[in-house]
Amino acid sequence: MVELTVASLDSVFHALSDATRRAILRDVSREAKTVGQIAEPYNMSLAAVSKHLQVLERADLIRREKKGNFRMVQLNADNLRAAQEWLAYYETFWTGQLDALQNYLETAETPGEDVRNGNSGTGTEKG
Amino acid sequence: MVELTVASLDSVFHALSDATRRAILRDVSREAKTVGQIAEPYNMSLAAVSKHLQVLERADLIRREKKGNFRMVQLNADNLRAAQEWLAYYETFWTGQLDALQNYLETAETPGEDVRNGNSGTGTEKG
DNA sequence: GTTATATTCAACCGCATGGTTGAATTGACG
DNA sequence: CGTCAATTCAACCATGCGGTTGAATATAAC
Repeated sequence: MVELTVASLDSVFHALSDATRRAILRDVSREAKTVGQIAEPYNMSLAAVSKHLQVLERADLIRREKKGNFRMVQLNADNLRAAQEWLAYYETFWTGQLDALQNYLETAETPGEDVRNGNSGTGTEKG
Repeated sequence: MVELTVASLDSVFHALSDATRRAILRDVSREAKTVGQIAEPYNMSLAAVSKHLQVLERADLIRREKKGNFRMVQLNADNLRAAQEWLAYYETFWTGQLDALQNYLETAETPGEDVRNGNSGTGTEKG
């Protein structure tokens, strides 16, 4: 278990909600790259790409390491794992198509976040 | 393979980026519910919950069915599956921690979207 | 037919997003 | 040191988000 807080799941899924950022993740998963190398395929400003990287970094999906004049960007897949684990709960619904209530009873131990009654958004952010 | 377009992956991940919406998905996965039943645990207006449902519906993660005076909301997990498949690509990076380049060579057949050079956002939306 | 209930619509608000451009920072190098 | 290159910062803009409230719609119930 990766133990991701509500707020960081927010940031991870938000980071993934943009096609450019998903493509960047694919990119840096193949090999670590500089910001310039990452930006090259897209026709947007370097500053825009830099902002995308900030979003990815906020979600802790990439790490940036200063390497001389460059910044090497590399993937950090741990939070992706957390996202996938969140999604894994729903596997039963697309595989077996079991009755939802019965399925609930079977998997009732699944932790699952609780954001009811105003707890939303103010969850303790991961350190 | 679920064959989700770039734009709909956007909408799916966006829908998941809010804790309230994730909780709603969990909720309706256990059993189909009315909008009122869904809204009850949260201290926000019914209209706000209705908007959340619209976001989920835009991502095709729920289906709404008129049932008399109510609308029954039920889960549609197919697009969640697509999201999970997108994430599955990264499993190798959190399990083996292989060298990224080597991993790339091994998995080079993975389709992967391409949003470079202005193709972003204008992808053919799923019908 | 009128009224009550469930849900959505419309307008609005404050704030975040994704993009731009131009200036600032930081480090390599002649 | 001066300059160039890589990257970020700051200000700005248009748009979208998540929430509100109040009106509108649709169906049920009396």
